[in-house]
Amino acid sequence: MASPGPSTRRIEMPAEPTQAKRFGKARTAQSSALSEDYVELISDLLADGGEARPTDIARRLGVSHATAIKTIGRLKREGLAVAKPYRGVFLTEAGEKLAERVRARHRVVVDLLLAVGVPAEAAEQDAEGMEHHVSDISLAAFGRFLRRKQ
Amino acid sequence: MASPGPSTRRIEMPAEPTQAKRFGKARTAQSSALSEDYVELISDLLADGGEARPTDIARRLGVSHATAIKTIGRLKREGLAVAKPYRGVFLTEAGEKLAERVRARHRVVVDLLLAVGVPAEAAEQDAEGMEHHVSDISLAAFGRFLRRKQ
DNA sequence: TCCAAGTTGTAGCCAAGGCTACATTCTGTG
DNA sequence: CACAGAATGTAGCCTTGGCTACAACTTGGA
Repeated sequence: MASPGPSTRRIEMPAEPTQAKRFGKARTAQSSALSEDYVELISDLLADGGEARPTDIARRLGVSHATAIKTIGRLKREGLAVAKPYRGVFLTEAGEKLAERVRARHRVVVDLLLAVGVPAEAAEQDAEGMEHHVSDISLAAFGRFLRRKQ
Repeated sequence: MASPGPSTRRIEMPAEPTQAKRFGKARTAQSSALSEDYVELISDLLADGGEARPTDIARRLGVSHATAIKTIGRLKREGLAVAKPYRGVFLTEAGEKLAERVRARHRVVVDLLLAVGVPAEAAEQDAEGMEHHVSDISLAAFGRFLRRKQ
């Protein structure tokens, strides 16, 4: 099990409020992750084929079309996307800007992983989840690191 | 908005099933993240003060005690923790083993961030969210990279 | 000793993000 | 030009991870 007696080994722990804030931020990041994924995907589909249809989005995300449509509704409420029934999904100015930021961050994260020796497939896979937790500060550091390495 | 006409610029997109699998895995990783955070924290509290009380756990995570207790119940169902009413929380063999793995991974991720130039506070913050998405393959690569740099 | 205050546990609510099942609308082809 | 099949949309359900409010238990100090 685990140390039953009084504390033997000691461990460095962050102060309580510090730690709470960290976990809180991680939770927040998680809740914006979905919007970010959708917006980036929609932007890619638009750029790639000129249209983003709910069914394509659903298939790409590995999710039922009903789920995709529900989430697209949320994007509309958040002012990131627009869509008229049966007419495909498009991004607002804000949505396109977010997509651009997300895409750039994705690229940097993948590049960083590759630069430290992660194989390509794993880099793409892990970046998908990690990117949502990379702060601007870290992102900037990644950029500097990559430029330094050429 | 976004390219209204037929596709002008083209973008490299992964094959549909590949992309779906990536997003799916990212979703899966997310659902184990909570257990991992709890188990690591419980292990730290046990090592640090000899006991892990629900209220402490809740405060550390920045969450209500009711939420913490509910989640501890899940850990029990998953065979990661044991707890008798009013007697604090302990980890099973499996829980302790998971905690150890999670802690090690956390350390490596923070070290990697530091090594590429992320300032300490941001490294701790970002690692909190990122770590749950780092595959064993990437983890190994991180380790090699860190050793190479000394 | 005993009781007030803190801790722990329970109940019930909510929103998010999944799903299936069914209804509606489009559209390409015979 | 009609209609079958695909795409889209809607309804309703489930689980998870939050919350507040209240109830029950423990325990240190007066």
